[in-house]
Amino acid sequence: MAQLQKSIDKRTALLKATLSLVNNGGIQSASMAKVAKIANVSPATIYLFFESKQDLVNQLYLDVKGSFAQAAFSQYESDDEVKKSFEKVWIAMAAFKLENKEEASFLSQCDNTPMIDEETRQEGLKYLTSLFDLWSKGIKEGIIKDISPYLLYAFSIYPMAFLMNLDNRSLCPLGENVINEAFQVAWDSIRV
Amino acid sequence: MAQLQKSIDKRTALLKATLSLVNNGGIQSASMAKVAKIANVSPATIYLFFESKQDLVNQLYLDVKGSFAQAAFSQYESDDEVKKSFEKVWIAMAAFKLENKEEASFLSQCDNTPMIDEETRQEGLKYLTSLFDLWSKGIKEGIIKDISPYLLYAFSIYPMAFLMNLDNRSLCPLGENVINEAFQVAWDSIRV
Amino acid sequence: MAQLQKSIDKRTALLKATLSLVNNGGIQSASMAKVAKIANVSPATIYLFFESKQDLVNQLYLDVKGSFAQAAFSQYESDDEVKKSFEKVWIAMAAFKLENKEEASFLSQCDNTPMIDEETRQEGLKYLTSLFDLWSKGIKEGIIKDISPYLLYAFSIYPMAFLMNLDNRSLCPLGENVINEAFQVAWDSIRV
Amino acid sequence: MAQLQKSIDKRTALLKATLSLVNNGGIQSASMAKVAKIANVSPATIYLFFESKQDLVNQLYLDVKGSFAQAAFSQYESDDEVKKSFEKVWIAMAAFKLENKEEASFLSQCDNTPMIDEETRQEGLKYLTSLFDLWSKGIKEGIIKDISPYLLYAFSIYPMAFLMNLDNRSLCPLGENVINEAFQVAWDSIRV
DNA sequence: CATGAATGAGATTTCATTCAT
DNA sequence: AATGAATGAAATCTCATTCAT
Repeated sequence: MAQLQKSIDKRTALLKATLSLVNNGGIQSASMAKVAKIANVSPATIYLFFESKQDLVNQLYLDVKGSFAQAAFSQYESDDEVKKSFEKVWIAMAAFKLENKEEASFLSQCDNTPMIDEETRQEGLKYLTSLFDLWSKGIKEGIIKDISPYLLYAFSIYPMAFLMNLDNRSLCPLGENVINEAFQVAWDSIRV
Repeated sequence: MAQLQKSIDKRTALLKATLSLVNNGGIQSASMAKVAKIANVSPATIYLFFESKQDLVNQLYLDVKGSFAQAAFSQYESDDEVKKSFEKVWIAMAAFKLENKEEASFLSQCDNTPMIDEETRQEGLKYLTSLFDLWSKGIKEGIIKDISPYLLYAFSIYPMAFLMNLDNRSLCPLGENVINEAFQVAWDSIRV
Repeated sequence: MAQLQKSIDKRTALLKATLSLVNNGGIQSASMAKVAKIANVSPATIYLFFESKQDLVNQLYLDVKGSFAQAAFSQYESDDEVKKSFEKVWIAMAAFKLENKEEASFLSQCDNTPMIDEETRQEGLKYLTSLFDLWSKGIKEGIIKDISPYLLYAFSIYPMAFLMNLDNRSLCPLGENVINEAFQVAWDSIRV
Repeated sequence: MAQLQKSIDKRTALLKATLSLVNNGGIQSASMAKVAKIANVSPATIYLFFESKQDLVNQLYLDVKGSFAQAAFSQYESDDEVKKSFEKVWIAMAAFKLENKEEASFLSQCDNTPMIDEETRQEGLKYLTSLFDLWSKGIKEGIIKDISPYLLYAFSIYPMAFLMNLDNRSLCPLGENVINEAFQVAWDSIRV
């Protein structure tokens, strides 16, 4: 048990170290040696948990995407009406991103990079099933535009990455009011 | 004269080689040796045109961003009404991205990566001045939401990167009708 | 334990390889690749022991200077009278240089080159403290000229480098009698 | 004529550029490109005057050594008595080194380096013929120790390099009194 | 005579990964 | 299970030299 816990801790430390390094200088600056040093293990130890650097990054992606999804849908109740549900999810996503800037920044960086395997990326998409279902329902009810969910995603969710980026670069700090404005824009874009 | 042309050609070939390599495997896989080989020059020759790898990538970014901006605003006429103008620009941007997939994909990849110098990134922003002016005008006329231009950008322009990505991965091919739908969504998001 | 010994052996082999290469063609001809090959390790292995080529050369300098100093002062006894002491040290120095030609030649080469960090050079000077003390004593006793120790060094010790050089180039082989003559000259230069 | 002069000027500029670069960072930092830039010519032009980098350095050595010798013996009159002559030469040498620090420093650096061809080094020795003759005469007169001129050189002339070095590194600034002290030491070392 | 452009070879250094212990 | 040592391969960049003009 204690042994298992130590193992988990090490894995976590390695993921965390990778996250921080990738955020600060891109994947190229996250060398296995640096990751190992920050996580306080030997480079060789990494390979007990991950098959390769690619695997390490992939697993990190899934890990972070999982946390993100969990946060996003934690308040979600299927009884709520569509707009309310969407708002809950959207706001929860924004909150997660503001509270976990490293994770958020990492996910943004993954979006358009060959950093992550296509396969793993697909895997990550599954976390959004609930959202897609919600949109389906909204479309049936005539509340949401009857267009590809990818479009809905592109215009209502994806922009958050850009906002986070601005916030990080201090170009447009995200206070509560900006968040609310942004939600309004998101909703206007997809509602009928 | 012929000499100058040869120089320009070589520079262009180098930029093109870099573009293609970065697109296919990220900045890390675009080694100077590979770039040189594809451009049919010696590695040393690269340094006649670019100070360093970082400089090469920065210049490529500005180059591509410049082409993009030029295409975006080529039809732009300040006499048009705001919505018409915005539509022209938006459609021109989409067209550019569809016709120059490599360039588009590269710009997306640059968005959230430490690949590009902050300074160079700022430089790249200048190309969008006209768009920001247009929004200003729209806000004054009460046609466009009175919010930060960054938000307007995030929800009406930035999503294109995601769409391009989908198209590239064959997840949502962009035909004319999808483009039109997407424009409608973009406009709904920022209009009052 | 065996591991530690192997480490030490490798470091030594690297230093030795560097010594030999620098002697034969100057610092520029002692490439890391050549050093590695001669020491029978991979180039990457060098960096387990030395931070950089500069560090490698600096450490070699200190190493050799240390050996030299140890040899020089091994017979030194503070009870001896000044001239006797000086003679012991001088002769020991000459003997070291004759028995360790590579080391001697390397030290000469370091003398007036930007090869070695100023800081490291200062560090190397410390090895001569005993000699400076001896001169101090001699000056107080009125036996040695009351001038800067740097001058004393320049005229009584530094010339050995030139002699070594001659010997190496077979221009003036150093037999015992020449050594004795030379010592006489050295002593005449600094004695009152 | 004007053409010839321009040629000579270029050669001089190249030598000067090399001198300065070698002094500041050793031979390795004097790249042909840098030399060319400082001398305001194209890299290719260097090869109109010098066969190779080695040749450039060799010629510089002979050039500087020549200037040094000329200065050293400019006051020399064969009628003077030996000590007077030696003093004149020694002081003239010191003066040259103080007034032409770059040249002096360069010569020091050449002393124990494989920087200069053995052949060229031999060539440089010829400049000292007069001095060797003077010593011959002194030995015959019983004024100077009857030992190899190499030894005489090592202890009375060679130390100047060390002094210059100290001066450059501000460890022992050479004023007139230090120079006079030093001459006394030099003379004591070789006189009977 | 003079050059700017071009380069192959090679410099230093880093990296992902392995393996004996 | 865990590691520190070791490395081959490759990365970025520099250099002495050449050659068409």
